[in-house]
Amino acid sequence: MTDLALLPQSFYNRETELVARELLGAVLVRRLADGTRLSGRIVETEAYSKHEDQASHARNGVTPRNKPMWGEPGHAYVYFTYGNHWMLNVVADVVGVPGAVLFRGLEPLEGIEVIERRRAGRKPRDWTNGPARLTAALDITNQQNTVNMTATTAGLWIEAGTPINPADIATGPRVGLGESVPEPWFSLERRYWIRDNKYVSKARK
DNA sequence: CCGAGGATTATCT
DNA sequence: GATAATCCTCGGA
Repeated sequence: MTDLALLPQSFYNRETELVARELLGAVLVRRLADGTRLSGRIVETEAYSKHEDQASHARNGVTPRNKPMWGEPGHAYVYFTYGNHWMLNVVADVVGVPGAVLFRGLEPLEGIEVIERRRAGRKPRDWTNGPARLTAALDITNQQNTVNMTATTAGLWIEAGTPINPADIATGPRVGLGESVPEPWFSLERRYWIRDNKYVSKARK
């Protein structure tokens, strides 16, 4: 692919919910140190938007971990949770306003053999249908935190894909939020996915 | 297929 | 010291 397909910073420099919705159908690309290209079509995202969002890491202001959320749109925000898992976000909205889009599901496109090896013993549909599963599949860790995803230099970027018909986009409440997240934040429909795609993660009940 | 429970540690209070 | 934007295994239907 050429750099013409690379999503520019102007794509991310907008309302987080809009960025999350429009990322569906785009292609997340990871270039490994040996040059191997891994990629997947983005089929599920979540938006964590502005300081008042009580489900967002940004809710209590800046900390060492969440600082990237206030930074440059189009850069990565990667964090560690549950003692095992790396979660990949891309920063959205303007500098100074915290926003991030969590990647929750990918449909593998390139580098299938490598992805299969990295997810050994699992069924194909379990390779990348979850936020920590897709980072494990694409070898994304804190090494990628804060990297510029609007350039190919760091080995992690997003390319434009085929737009999704609005009728094929579904929304619902965000997954995995703690019981302490108050309404309306707990139930806001800021999870977006491509209807009927098998690489969408399991939702909360 | 589905639900329950454990794993495991950086981060924040 | 408690929690977490989760995953995996195991048991049962």
